[in-house]
This record gives sequence, C-alpha cells and structure tokens, in this order.
Amino acid sequence: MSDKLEKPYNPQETEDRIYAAWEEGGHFKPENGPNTTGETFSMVLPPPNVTGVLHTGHAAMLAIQDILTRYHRMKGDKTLWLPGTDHAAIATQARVEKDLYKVEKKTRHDLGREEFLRRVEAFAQESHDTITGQIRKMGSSVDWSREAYTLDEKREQAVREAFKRMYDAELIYKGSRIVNWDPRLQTTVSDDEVERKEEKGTFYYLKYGPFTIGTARPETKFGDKYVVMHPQDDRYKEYKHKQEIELEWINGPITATIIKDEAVDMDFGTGVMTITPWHDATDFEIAERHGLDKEQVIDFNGKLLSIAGEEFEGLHIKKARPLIVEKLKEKGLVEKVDENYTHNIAVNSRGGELIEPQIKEQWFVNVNKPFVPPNSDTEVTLKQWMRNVVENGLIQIIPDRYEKVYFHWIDNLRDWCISRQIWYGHQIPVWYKDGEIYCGVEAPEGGGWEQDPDTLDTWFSSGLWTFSTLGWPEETEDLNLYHPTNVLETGYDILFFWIARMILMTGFLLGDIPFRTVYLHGMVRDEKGRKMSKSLGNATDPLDLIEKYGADALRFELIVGSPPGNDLNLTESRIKGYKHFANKVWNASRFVHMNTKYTDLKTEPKLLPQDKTYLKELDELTKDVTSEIEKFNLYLASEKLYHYFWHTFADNIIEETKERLYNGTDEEKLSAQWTLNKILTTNLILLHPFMPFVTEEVWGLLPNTDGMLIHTPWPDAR
RNA sequence: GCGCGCGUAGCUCAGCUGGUUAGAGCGUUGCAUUGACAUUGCAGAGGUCCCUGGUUCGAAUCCAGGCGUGCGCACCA
Repeated sequence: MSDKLEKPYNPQETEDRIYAAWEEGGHFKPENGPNTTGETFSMVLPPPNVTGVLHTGHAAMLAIQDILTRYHRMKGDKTLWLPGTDHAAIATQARVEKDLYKVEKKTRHDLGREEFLRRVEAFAQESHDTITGQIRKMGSSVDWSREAYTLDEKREQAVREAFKRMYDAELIYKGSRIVNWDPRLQTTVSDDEVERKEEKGTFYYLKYGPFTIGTARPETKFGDKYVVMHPQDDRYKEYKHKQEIELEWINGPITATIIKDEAVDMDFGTGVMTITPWHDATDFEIAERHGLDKEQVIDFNGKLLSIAGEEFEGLHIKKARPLIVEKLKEKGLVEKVDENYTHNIAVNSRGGELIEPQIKEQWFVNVNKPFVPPNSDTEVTLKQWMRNVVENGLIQIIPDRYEKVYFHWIDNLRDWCISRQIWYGHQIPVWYKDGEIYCGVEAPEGGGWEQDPDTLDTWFSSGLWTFSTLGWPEETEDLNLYHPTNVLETGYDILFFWIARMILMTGFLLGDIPFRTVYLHGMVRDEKGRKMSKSLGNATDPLDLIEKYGADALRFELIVGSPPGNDLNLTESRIKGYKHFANKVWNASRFVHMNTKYTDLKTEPKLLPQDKTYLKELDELTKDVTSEIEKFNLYLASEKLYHYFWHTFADNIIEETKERLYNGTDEEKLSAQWTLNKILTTNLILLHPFMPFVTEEVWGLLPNTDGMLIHTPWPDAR
C-alpha cells in the first residue's frame, strides 16, 4: 500500500475511485455516520434544472454544501444532505421545443400532448444522468438513496395535497387579472420571470383632441377612449371638471372620457396619457380604480383584433406598426417623432421572448388573505408570515444585507400567478363537469370530468422541496428528524423565486420554517468579472477544470477568498495554485510517512518543549478553523488552513525537525515523529471538508490511521 | 427615483468586531537545491490601502460628503 505514495499526486487516478469507495460503503447515509452528538444536521440540495449541464455556479454551490455536510458529519451530527433535480417546467419545455423545431421543424402541437411529454421526459432523463454524474465528480457527499425529483410520483402527491389545502383555505383562487403573456411559448409567466431589457425605439407624440399623448406602441392605441391626467396638473386645469371630449382618432371620431389619477407622472412626456387596460398593468389598475371598460386589442398570438378596424384586423403587431404610423401621419395625428428613444421592454427570462400583458383567467395565490397556520391560533397573511419569520430572527439570512432586499421584495409582492399553459409540469388538480368544479388529490368519481389543462409554475413544487423530499404529506420519521432543515445554501439570484416561496409554502402547510439559516453565495464570473455566458464564449465547464486540476483544487478556488454573497471571478492560474497545494499536502505526507512508517505512534511519548509549542499552535488552528466554519466563514477557514499547512507546517516545522530526525537522539527523534504525525493527521481531518479526495487518499496510505477519513471524528479544540 | 455592493501590489482579489514592518495567487528579479516537493525553498522589487473631512492615543478598517464602477427593484404612458 505505502508504495502508492508515489510522486506526484494524481487526482485523475484517485478521485473517481475514492468517490466510489465512499458511495458504495454507504458513507453518505446519515444512519452510518459517527453520530456522537445526538444532534441532526440537514440540508436539501437546491435541485438543478434538468435543462442541460451544470456550470461553475453549481460547482460553487456543491463545494460549499459539501464542506458543511462533511464538517457536521465528522463533528458527530446525524447529517443528511438530500439531492435531487428540478423539472423546471417552462425552461425544460422551451428547450425541447426549440430542439424539436430545429431538427424536425415541428411544434409540440404537431406531436400532441402525450408524445411531446415523452420527448421531454427522455430529454430530462438524459440531463438528469449528466447532472448526477457531475455532482459526483465534485465529491458531493449527498445521500443518493433519498434522491428526489420535483416531478416524480411522491412529489406529485405533495403538490396536489398542497394545492388542495390552499384551495380549501381560499388562498388559491381563479380569477381574471392582467398577467404576463408570452405569445411564442403561449403561456403566462410570473412577475419574477419577467426581465426588463433596454431597447432603442421610436417615440411618437400623437394629437389626441386638445392633448398630446406619447406612445412607443401605436398599435395598442385603437381602443384608447380614456385620457388620464394628474388631478393637480395646472397645465390642464381647464379640463379638471370636464368629463368628455370629442376628437378625431385613428379610425374616426370618438368620445373620450377624461380621468384624473395620481398614477400619472406629471414630469414624463406631456403629463397626459391614454390607457390600454387590457395590455398594461398600470393601465389595468387605473381602470380598476375608476371602473372603466377594458377592451382586448391584441390576441394571444400577437395579432390585432377587430377593434383595429378591417384595415388592420388579423395583422401581427410587428407588421402593423409601420402601417398604423403611416395612417396616423396621413391623418395629421402625429405631432412629433423621437427616433432616439430608449425604454425597457419586458421579456421572458426563460425564453427571451417579448411579453404581452393580457387579461386572462388564471390561478393565483392570494398573498393578502388572512389564514390560521397549523400549530397557531393567530391569523396572518402570507405576506406577513414571510416578513415575520425573518424579522423575528427565526430565519437568518447570510449575508444579512439581503434581508433588506427580501423585505423590499415582499412589500412589492402581488398575488402570485401559478398557472401555466404548458404541458410539462404538475397538472392542476382541478376537474370540471357541467359547470361543477372539483379540487382533490385524486380525480373525482364518475365519468365526464375534465381536468384543468394548465400546469403549475415550477416554483410551486420547488416551494415544497424541504419537506416534500422528506415524505410529506405522510408523517415520516425523516420529516420528524430532519425538518426544519438547518441550512439552505443557494445563489442570491433566486432569493425571491425560491427562498421566499419555500418560506411561504412551509408557513401555510406546516406552520413552520423550512430552514434556520440561508447562506447566499455570489455569482461565478470569468477572470475579468464578466458574466459567464455561451454567447460570450467565456463559460467554463467545471468538468474540464476537474480534469485539468482535480476537484480538490477547483473546490478550493471556489471557497478561498470568496465571502458569502460576493461574486467570484474564477481564475485558472489560481486553480493551478491550489492544485500545487494538493500536491504539497501529498508531498508533506510522503515525508512524514517516510520518517514514521516503522514507528509505533499509538501512545504519546515524552515530548520536547519545542514540539509542545507546535502542538499548542495546532490547537489554536483547530479552534480557529472550527469557529470560522461555525460562523459560515468558509473563506477564512480555508485560507487559514492553506497558510498553516504550507508556511508553518511544511516550511518551518518540517524543516526544523529534519535535523532531529536524521541526527537526533532516540528521544528527540520519537518526539519529532509523534509531533509530525499528529500535525499531519489533524490537518488532514481539518482539510478534509475542503479537499476531500487528496486527504482521504493520504489517510488511507498512512500506517498510523484507522478507518476512512470521512468518518473520522473532528478534533476538539481545547 | 429607491436600495445594495465595490474601489487595497502589474492582473484577479482577501484583510473579522479599529492596534505593531498591509497580505494571497499569478506575473516579475536574483540566489539556492542530487534524499517530501522544479507542482520546491530563500531573498527582493512593486502599494499616497479612490479623494476630502471627521471621530480616536491610533483608521485600509468606524462616520459624513464627493468621484468612479457594478448590481437589484420600481417607473417608463
């Protein structure tokens, strides 16, 4: 065995073998850990989308979570890190639709729901296999025996149960409201999935009777029969008490009603505007406030309706706009044109298509309706609940500056639109028959019932993740043992999408929190701090980096010098440096091995004062590293270990002991041997969460160690 | 408009609750090394710690203002 300490360290030869030994030995299962403290420690893995492969951001997430997991396992907590993947509904469907069209020039409607879903599932399965392989490559010590999928049968049960309970409590309702409609994907998307993109366009000033109104979208103006002004705008005071005016509009004379509303920004444009309540959220709200008519102008495919007149009906808005502008000009209704107008347009962040607001009947979660949570007798709304649990410290967010961001988001939160007109996802557990409506976990008895064709927003099922994975709605032992989970570690970019929704769901369904601590990591960027993207060509595949430098080195790079919440610029030269470090660990171990292998070091010999000093420093290190990990300062813990190992242990202590090892008395020699072995083995333990592979490999090759390092107890800091 | 972050060596970045000669990786200069390691060691060069003012015995670190830069949210008729 000991001949294996060859040089230099070869991660490629080592890592897969070590991982297999851990996995096959059942070492990731909480039941098999040392479990000496009587405490549990649990985390769920934020399930990666089955839309492709993992990126370096995932790698960072895996590294951080694995460090916490290994630390707690070694410390003696009954430790569960539960893995899984996310069906990602719209993202996955869009991906498959894109491929389908590219390769076969077909749409999902050409295939039909059943066949199309078969294709998506095949794709998801393939993605799943790739992803779980990558998770293994990173060294993640997840309990594969508990692996879950957001769209598997058990999770389906949880989703239906959750839906039914919320429906019965009237927290889920069906209503006609303005939603974000994606005409290409033919589905709604939630407010958080809409992204604002800057676009250069043209701004038209139109003559609207005595007023001038501005618009970037002339094609929506056909039905505009309300003109809105600010009630305090003195420029238009002559109209303050006037209700109606006659004017010439695109398709002839109309009667317009003058509305006064404070939503108008007096400083923008001319301070007067017309509204299109069917296709704009702000306009919709104004119309609601004043009880105005709402008329649809654009259909769900982006084509103009009959309100546009025979001339334009059926035309797609893209084609119609120049024609409409032409007509407006002919009629003398265009007063001014601003060609250099930049504004933000709404696009679907899951597919990049323009969003057209529409009024549509959809399912919503009411965030303002009071309910009584389980285990409680006071009423709260979901909004209040989400705020309370963070405000009163039940949930701690690291870094804490994100608490402010979280509160701000809650303050702006509107009812959550949860229905999607796509096929891949959890179909809504509601059935209809002759005007009757039934909501249940199972389909109703008897024939003639038709299930709602819509599916649920992917975040609805992810919101249940901390407990649906543990067996809920059944009262399982896992649920009792591991919920609430201790830590939820994820990127700050999904604070709203996911964290907030988990808090919401867990609050209503369990009257509890899903986790005690939220650890947010930053975005992984390229060396120059640019976002990694396929189009820039700067996206790095973690597998390539592992191949080149080893998973230990990559993990170290993702941890050292990267405090919670800070973006990290991934630098290859630094990864190389950490590969050197792994090699340093290897070589220092070789040295200790060579000089101790024939010596029995089971009992502590009489130690020289110098060695006692070294061991005292070692205790300091242990104390420091432990406390930094407890405080989630992994970046400091790893840096301290790096420095101690290289510049204290290797550069000083080893150098100093050489003289004694080669020329000292037996007593001096034995003291040095024992000390070196002690320092090395302690460092291997402390380093193991950060660099699991090289440390486990070395541990197995040293003669004075027992068992596997993964289950070796964490040292007490005296 | 509201909020948040960052500005430290040529480059990319650490520096916790203020305390001695300010650190890392890579790069760079010189020397050394045949017995853990050239994936090495030692030594060196290189910094007005963005600017101004304040608090303090003492500030890269705390406070205020400014400049630069990045991000989130809202609005965008």
